[in-house]
Amino acid sequence: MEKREVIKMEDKYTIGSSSFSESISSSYPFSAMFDFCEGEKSSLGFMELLGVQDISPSLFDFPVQTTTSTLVVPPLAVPNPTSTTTKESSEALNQPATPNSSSISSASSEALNEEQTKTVDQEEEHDDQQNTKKQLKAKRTNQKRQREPRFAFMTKSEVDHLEDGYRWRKYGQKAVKNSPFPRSYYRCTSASCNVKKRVERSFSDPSVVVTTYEGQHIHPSPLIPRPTHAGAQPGSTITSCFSMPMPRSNLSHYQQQQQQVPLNLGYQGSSINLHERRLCNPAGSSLLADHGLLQDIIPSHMLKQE
DNA sequence: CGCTTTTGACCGGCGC
DNA sequence: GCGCCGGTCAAAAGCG
Repeated sequence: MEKREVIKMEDKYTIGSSSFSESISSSYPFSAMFDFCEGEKSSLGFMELLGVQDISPSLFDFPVQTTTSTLVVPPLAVPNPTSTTTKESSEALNQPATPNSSSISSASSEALNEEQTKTVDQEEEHDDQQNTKKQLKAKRTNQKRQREPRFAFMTKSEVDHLEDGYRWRKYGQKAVKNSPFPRSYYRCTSASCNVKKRVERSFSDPSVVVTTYEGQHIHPSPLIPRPTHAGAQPGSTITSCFSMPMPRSNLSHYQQQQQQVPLNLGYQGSSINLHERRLCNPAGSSLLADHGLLQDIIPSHMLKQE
């Protein structure tokens, strides 16, 4: 029997004067999960945390530190005032006026390669292409690429891309040096949301998936409606803020991906799988919807704040 | 048809 | 300056 393990969290970034670990917790439930389980792992006994040394240093180019964030956090859909929105808007301004401009240009450049004689129109198009490239270059050089706050966690899983409640679009894949496993790059599909994530398998332990998030979502999860009860207000409880939304329609697929691993939840005294727990959870639908994976790992009484 | 994935090209940063 | 590497772009292909 394999456990679904969230093995490690790391985050050590600072946004302005506030600790990044505090702000990132609102978007990434695993942060809270780690906080909880680090202190409670001995008593819970269902989560195994690996030490920092178990992660190849080459995997991360940012400091590694166990989060010490508090669990009072802002609501999910709060734009990060320091970076995300400003960066997005500035990039949007530099985008070509029409989405087709680049493809038109490239098509014309191919034509230029084939034909020795250039028409005036073609030259203009070629100039457009060069201008576009210049703009792109200027965009990249002017604003020295500002790194979004990032954190990573490791999950023991059969599948690389773990369902986390958000929709992602893959925009790249690269071979990782000294690793047989490629690294995939994903971007949040939501408009104006600049969150990215990298997914790669640990070459030291192929069963471990390393997911690195960059940035913060500025919108709620699109895959599951989030109840707007009072708990979703700023400074609210863990119950409302930390969730790993799991669409019920995807649950069976997800369970397949996760080998339908039963979770041994000591507080319930028996091993039951995710689906059964959701169906049998007496706490009601709002709790079901709100906790997602988190509720599968953290006992409900721990999720409630006095 | 719209969205996602694939994949080669390209770019910037960095070390030598 | 050069080469390597990580990250991103974007056209083409794939898919429902």
